Amino acid sequence: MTLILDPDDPAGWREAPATTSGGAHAAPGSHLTDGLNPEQREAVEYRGQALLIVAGAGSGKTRVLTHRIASLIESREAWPSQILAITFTNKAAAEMRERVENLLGEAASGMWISTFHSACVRILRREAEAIGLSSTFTIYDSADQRTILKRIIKELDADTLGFTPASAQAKISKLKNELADVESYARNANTNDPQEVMFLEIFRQYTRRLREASALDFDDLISETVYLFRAFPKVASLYQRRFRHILVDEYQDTNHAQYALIREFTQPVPRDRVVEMEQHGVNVRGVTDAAGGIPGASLTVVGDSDQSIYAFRGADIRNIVEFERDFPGAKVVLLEQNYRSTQNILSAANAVISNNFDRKEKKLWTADGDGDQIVGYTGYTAHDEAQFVADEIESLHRAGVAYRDIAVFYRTNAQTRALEEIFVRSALPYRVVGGTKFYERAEIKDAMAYLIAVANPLDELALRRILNTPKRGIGPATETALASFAEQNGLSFRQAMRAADGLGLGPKVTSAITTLANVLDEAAAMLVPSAAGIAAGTNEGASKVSDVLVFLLERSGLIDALRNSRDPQDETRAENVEELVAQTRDFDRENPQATLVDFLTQVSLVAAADELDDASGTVSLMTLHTAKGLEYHAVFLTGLEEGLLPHQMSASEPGGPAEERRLFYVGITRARKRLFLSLAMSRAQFGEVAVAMPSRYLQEIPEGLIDWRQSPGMATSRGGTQPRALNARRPGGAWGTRDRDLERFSVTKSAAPKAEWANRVTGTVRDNGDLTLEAGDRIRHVDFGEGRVTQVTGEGTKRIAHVNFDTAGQKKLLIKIAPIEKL
DNA sequence: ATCGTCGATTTTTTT
DNA sequence: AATCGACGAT
Repeated sequence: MTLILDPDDPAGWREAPATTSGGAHAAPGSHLTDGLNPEQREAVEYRGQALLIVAGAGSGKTRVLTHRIASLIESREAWPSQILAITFTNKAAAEMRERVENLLGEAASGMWISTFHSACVRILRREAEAIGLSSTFTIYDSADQRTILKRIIKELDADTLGFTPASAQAKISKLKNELADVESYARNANTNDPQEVMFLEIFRQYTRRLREASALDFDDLISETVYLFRAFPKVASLYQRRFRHILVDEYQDTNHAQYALIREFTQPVPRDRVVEMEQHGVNVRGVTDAAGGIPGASLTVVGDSDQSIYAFRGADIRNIVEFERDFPGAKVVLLEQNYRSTQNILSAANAVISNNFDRKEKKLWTADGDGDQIVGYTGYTAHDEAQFVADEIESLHRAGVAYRDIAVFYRTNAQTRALEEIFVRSALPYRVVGGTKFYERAEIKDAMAYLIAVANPLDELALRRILNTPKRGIGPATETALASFAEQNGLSFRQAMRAADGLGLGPKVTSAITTLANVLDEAAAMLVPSAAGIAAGTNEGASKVSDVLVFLLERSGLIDALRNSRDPQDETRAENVEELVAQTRDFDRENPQATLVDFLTQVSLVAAADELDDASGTVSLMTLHTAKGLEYHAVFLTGLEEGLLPHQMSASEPGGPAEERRLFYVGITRARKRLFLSLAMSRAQFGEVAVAMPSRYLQEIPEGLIDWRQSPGMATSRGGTQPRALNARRPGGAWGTRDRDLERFSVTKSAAPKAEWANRVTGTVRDNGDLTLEAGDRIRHVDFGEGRVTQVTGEGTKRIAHVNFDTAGQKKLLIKIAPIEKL
C-alpha cells in the first residue's frame, strides 16, 4: 500500500490507489461511458499527457469532464486529492462537484474543484509569508482599485497628462495579465515620453500601496501565484507532486497569466528535488517515474473558440488555437453533436458564427428535430420591447413553462431598467443576476470594511473608509494628518490611530479616533482562537463572524446612525445591513470551522452567476457574458441593435465585431426550445432618445428561421404595423446603405418625429393609492386601451389585476402602479 | 466639518 | 436620468 501525503492536510496520510504507473488499468466502469457518443467516450477514456476537447455549445462537455474525473478515480489511476479542476464560476464548480459525487459517492471528497481565483487564494494564503504577505491579505475589487488610483492620480496631478482612474486601471490590469510587473515595465519604458514616465510612477505607487496594505487585486491573485511558483520551486514542487490531473474548463477564456499558471502546474519535478523532498518527509512513492522524477501532470482542457468572449479582460484565444503546438502529442477530440437545442436554433447559431473568418469550421447538429420557429419582434421603444417580452413570458407560463426556465439576456446592464419597469408593472416574478450587486452597496461596503479592518489591520483603504462612517467629526484634514503621521514615523495607519493621543488634535476628534481604534482592537481579540484551538491548528474558541459583525455594528454606531437617520433611504440601508448579518449567520452555520478571512474571501470571489438560485420561481435577467455556460428552455435576446450588439465601444477594437458576434452566438445557443429575438427602434441613451438600427447580426440568420411578429421592416415610422414582405426592396437603399441584405430591415427614410411613434408602451408609472378593483370592472390603460378585469389576486400593495383588453389581449397588472383608471 | 447645489460625466462586458 | 465631485454657505 502506498501512502501519499496530502499537502492540504500535513497531518493526514491517505491511502493511495493500488497502482499508478505502468501495467494495465482496471477497465473504467462501463456505467461511465454508457449513453455517450463515440467522441464523448473517447474524451472520457483517453489517457495521455495532454487532451484538448473542442466542445461546441451544448455538446455535453460537463458530462464528459465529470465522467472523465470519475473514470480516473474509479479505475484507481488517480486519488481524488490528485485532481485539480478549474471552472469559470463557483456555481459551475459546485455543480461539477455535485455531479462527480453523484457518480462516485463519498469517494469524491478531497478534489480541488474551483475557479482560478479561488484556487490561487487558497495557495497564496497558505504560502503568504514566503512572498512577504500577511495570510489575511485583503482582496481588492475594481472599486477599491479605482479609489486608490484616484488618490494617486490626484496626488501626482496625472490627470493633466490625460490619466483617469479607469484608464490606469485598464492598463495595469492588462500588464498584470501579461505577467509584467513594475520592474519589467520600467526596463522597457521610454523615459523620454512623459506619459510613460508618469504611468510608471502611477504603477509603482499603486503596487507599493497594495503591498503596504497587504492587499492583492484580482489580477494579482493569478500572477502572484505564478511568481510564487517561479521564485520558490520547492513550493511549486509540492503542488506539482500533489496534482496529477489538471482539468480546465472554458479554456478559450484563459489569459496569459492563467496559461502560465497551468504550465507551472504541469511541470515535472526533477529527480534531485524529489530526493530532497523525500528527505524532508514528503512522500513521493507512487508518483515517481523510472528516472526518479515526478512526471508533469496530465492536462485536459475543454473549450470552444467560438465562445471566446473575454478578450477585453485579457483572454487570449491563441491559448486554445495553439494548444497542440504548446503541448506536443496532444490529443484533440471534437464534440459537435448538440443535446440542448432544436435544429432551428442551431441553424441560426451556425449561420451567424460562420461569418467569423479565421475559425475552424464546426457545425452543431442535433438528432432531435427542427422545433419551433424563432420569434422576432421590433418594438417602438425599449418599453414596448419589454412589454413584448413580458407578454410572451406570460403566455409561455400559461402554457406550462416555469418562470425559472426562462431567461432574458442583454448586452449592457443599463438595459435592465426598461425591462424591470415593465416586469414590475406586469407583476412578473424576476431576478436580475449580477448587475448592481448586494455587496457593492455603500452601506454593505462600509460594514464589510469594518470586518476587513479587523482581519487585516494593515489595510489602510478599509480604515480610511470607516474612519468617518458613521459621522464622527473626523474630516479630511484629520485623515491627512493621520496619514502623514504614519508615513513620517514608519507606522501603519492603524498604529497611527492608536497613537492619536500625541498628535495634538482636538480632544473630541482624538477621542473619536481612539474609541474606534479600541473597538477594532476588541473585535480583533474576539477572533483569537483558544489555546486549545491554536495547539490543534483549528479555529476553536474564536468568535463567529456574525458575532464580530454585530459587535462592530453596535459599538461603531453604524447601525444606530442608519436607524435614527431622517433620510428615508437609510431605513432600507439598515435593512440591507441586517441582511448582511443574516448572511454571516448562514455562513457560520454552514461553515462551522471557517474564519473571518474565509468569509471575506468568499464574498470577494462571488461571480454574478453564483447568485443564481435554481430553485427560485423567477425569470432570470442577465448580461450575455453572465449567460455563458447556462441554458434555459426559453431565451429572450433583447436590444439587438447596432451600437448595442455590436456595442459602440467594440467598433474601434481589433477583433471587436467578431467577438460581439460570438457573444450573440453564445446567447442563441443558451436556448433549448424557444428563442425570441427582439429590438427597439428607439432607445434612450443618457436621457436622450436616439433612433436605433437593427443589429447587423440579425440578417445573418436565414429568413425562414424567424417568424417576425413585427419585423423591423413592418415597424413604420408612424407606429403602424402594415404587413410588408420581409425582403421588400425599396428604391434608393434606405439608411444610405448599399448592402441589399440590409434592406429587409429598412424603414422609411423620412422618419416622422419620434413623438409619433413613441406612442406604444411607455415607461409611465403612477401611484394609484388604494384604488380597488374587482372582477367585472372596466378600466382604461394608457398603453393598452380599455379592458375588463377578470380576476384580482394578491394582497395589499401587491394586488394584481388580470385584465382582458379589448385589443391588446390578456395582461396582468400591478394595480398600485399601473397607468390605469377605473371607468 | 457638514450640508446643499450645480455641473460634469456617464455605459460595455467581469473574476 | 442619475450619480459623483467641486465648491460655497453655514
